Amino acid sequence: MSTAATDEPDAVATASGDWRQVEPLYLPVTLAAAKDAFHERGFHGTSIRDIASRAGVSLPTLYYHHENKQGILVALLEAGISSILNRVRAAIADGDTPRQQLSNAIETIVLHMTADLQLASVGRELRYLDSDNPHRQHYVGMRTEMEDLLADVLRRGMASGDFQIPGDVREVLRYLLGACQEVTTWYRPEGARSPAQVAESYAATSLRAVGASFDTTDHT
Amino acid sequence: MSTAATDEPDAVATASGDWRQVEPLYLPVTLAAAKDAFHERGFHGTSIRDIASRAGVSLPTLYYHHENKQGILVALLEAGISSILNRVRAAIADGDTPRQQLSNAIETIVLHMTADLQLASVGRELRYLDSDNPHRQHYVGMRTEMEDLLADVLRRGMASGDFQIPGDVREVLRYLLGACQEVTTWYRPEGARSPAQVAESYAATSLRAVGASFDTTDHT
Amino acid sequence: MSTAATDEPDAVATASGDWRQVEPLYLPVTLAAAKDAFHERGFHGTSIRDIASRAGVSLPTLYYHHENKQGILVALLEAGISSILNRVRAAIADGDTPRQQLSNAIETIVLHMTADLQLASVGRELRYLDSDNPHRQHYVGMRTEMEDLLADVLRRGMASGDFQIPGDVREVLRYLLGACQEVTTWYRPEGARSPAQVAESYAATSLRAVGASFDTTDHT
Amino acid sequence: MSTAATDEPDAVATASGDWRQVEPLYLPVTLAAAKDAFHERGFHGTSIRDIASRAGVSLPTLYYHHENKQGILVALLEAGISSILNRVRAAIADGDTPRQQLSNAIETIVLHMTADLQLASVGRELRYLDSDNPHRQHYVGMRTEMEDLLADVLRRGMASGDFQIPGDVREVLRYLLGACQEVTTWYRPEGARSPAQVAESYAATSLRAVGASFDTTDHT
DNA sequence: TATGAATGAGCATTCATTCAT
DNA sequence: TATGAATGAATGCTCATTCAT
Repeated sequence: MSTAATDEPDAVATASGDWRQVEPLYLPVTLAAAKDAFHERGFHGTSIRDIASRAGVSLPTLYYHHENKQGILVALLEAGISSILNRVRAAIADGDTPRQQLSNAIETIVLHMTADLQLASVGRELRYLDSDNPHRQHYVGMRTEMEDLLADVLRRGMASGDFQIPGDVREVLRYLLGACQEVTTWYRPEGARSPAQVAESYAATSLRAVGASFDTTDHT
Repeated sequence: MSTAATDEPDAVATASGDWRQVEPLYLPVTLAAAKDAFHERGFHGTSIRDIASRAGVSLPTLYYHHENKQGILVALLEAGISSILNRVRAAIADGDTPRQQLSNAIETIVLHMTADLQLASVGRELRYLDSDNPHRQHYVGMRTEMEDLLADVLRRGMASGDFQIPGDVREVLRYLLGACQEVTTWYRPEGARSPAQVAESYAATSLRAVGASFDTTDHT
Repeated sequence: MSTAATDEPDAVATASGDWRQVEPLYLPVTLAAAKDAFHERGFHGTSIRDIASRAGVSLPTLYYHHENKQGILVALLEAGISSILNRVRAAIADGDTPRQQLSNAIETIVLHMTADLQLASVGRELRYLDSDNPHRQHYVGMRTEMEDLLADVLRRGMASGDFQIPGDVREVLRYLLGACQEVTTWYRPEGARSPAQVAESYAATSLRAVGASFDTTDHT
Repeated sequence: MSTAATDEPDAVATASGDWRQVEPLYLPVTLAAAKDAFHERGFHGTSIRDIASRAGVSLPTLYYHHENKQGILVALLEAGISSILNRVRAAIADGDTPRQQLSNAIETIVLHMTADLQLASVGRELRYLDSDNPHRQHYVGMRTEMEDLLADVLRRGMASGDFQIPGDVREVLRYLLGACQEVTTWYRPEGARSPAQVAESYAATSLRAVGASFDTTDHT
């Protein structure tokens, strides 16, 4: 009752392998409304009435679908994190070398951000999920899993000599993911750059950031 | 009356040249309280009563010193951006080559983030400043000035051959600044890494990200 | 949702023809409470909490039924003006000569004042309705309509020779209506004079004020 | 400390005999500010800060001159009522017959209203003077004195046969004074009619209202 | 005289949430 | 499923008033 896919069983599932998807995720109307509202006004700046009226449903109807305001946030957070986790898994599976895997992963992460800015930016509102909310662990677990997948790529790249990272690998990973996360704050779909362009540029910059040597053959 | 330095005339001024400062900025008690509250709960999640009681003052006293809640946000945003702008100016002035200048700049930005996580994270709440608030322009102007300073460093580095950036320079700059901004979401002062360590590591990663060749002499 | 007749569809309608009615208008409980409060303390002197507690409802319930404090004032103003407009229409229709029509009209106006002092006195609070409030025009339009009806009676009385008004007819009308409006400031139901007595006395004085000759047959 | 004439001993005194005065009363700056504010927003709609800022003085300065907000209201009410009482006394003394005396009295009352709409309209705010305020009695006493003067004129006019009032004399007096009081709600100095014109027209209508016979020689 | 700074109490309004139907 | 109607608690903000200087 408080999961993302109330109305449509598999509404939020991303087909695995489809990691270059650039379309927004399909979400039930209430979640789509909440996503937009949270993006524009933040969790605390959004009222439950905002959401209901955007969605065109009554307040009790909203409560029928979601336990409470936090439940809506949970549903969105889970929709976002599971989508990106699936994407990253597929992107890594689709690469043969650490270099290609990292490039693919950064690309799909940035595509995730640009494809659905609203949903991606909801990730920031995790701070407002009560720390004793049981779904929080689940979310954090998925995010950690994604980070571990990437950390593994970095470590294997170091081992193979593809990457040259003098300091703390985990801190560099934070650097890369931070850069990607911030895309939601400046990217505008109506702007000059397409999602694919940004994604490729970010992948290239990330490769340089981990010291991937330049002579190596291309990653596309 | 709505500026940051109500109680102490020069409270928020950072001594120029002091760009390796790792101490939090001094702020009047009401702003210090607001800074902590906004960091923990966000702008909309913080009530004016939260701020007043943290500051140990009454509600009307708070309003005597600040026009309204947005005015408090403005004061904090301006304190933060002017501090970082001063730091970046000094850091660039203190370097002889684009390479050293970029390294210094990233270092001071990360030190700014780690020295006062609370203040630095308030930058994110800019979204909640009414778009017709006259102070918004001022803030954005200062931020743009800082970005221009860094873009100039990047361009000069490209011209001199120090940096190798295949794509859009401005987008790479966004990448770097994004990575730095996100420091506030994961850094904890009680953790293993000191501000100086993180700052240096981020500077090094940033140099790699802009393709600064490794044989060049060090930047420390 | 912001009209006078929330609870009972036709709550505020006055049966036309019933222009000698001396009973207060029926109003939903929240409006009845507001009417009394506004009468006693004025619009600005009345708090929304006063109204809610007089009505025995919670604050949010009050807001469920009325947009805001101004909306409550609007509902009362419209209830009053439409009642008096209907009364005046009926009173004039019920008279054969200008003399009888004016007498009837003044009588019903004074009866309106004495029948529901509280409601009638709310008319004074029109000044506190925001000048850009769309309902203001509607109210003023109805009031003007009533004044036009009376001005017409006066003009016809002049033409027929029933009335002798040397100066500006409109100014004399203001004189008459001013005298009637002020009834709400001194009349007390527990006093010596009945509504009917005051109404007749005011009608007679008004006839004299417009120079209606005394030999004509009576109007009662 | 709470009377009208704090700054200037005789500031609010009207020279007796000058009952055709059409200039606003001189008032100290704080009272002039309060008068305008009360006129525009009413007593409860006006804040003490409104008054101070209109007057260009600080809040504590305002409190130095007046005990509190009610004290300001008292000062204005007394300024108004004593002015009108003096005028009415002089106007009656200046007439030889009841007819002329009533005409003069109505004229001066209307001139009082039009000469200083703001001050005259403050009379309505008497309702908001605490019923246990000692100044209230004084005010009401003066107003009663004025009404008694007029009632006496009416009675003498009845005795002499000048006036023909079938019903309650006191009620007719209320009628006349009501009409005059309401002048403040519609009169605008920038309008077509001069104060003198309105005053004469109201005097004539009042004479008719009390049944003063038409063949008698003029009252001007 | 004058005022900068302070405050307890109150303001209109909205919040997330619930319940009877 | 769906909703009209309700509410306790909180929101941002202002009130009249005071006091130390």
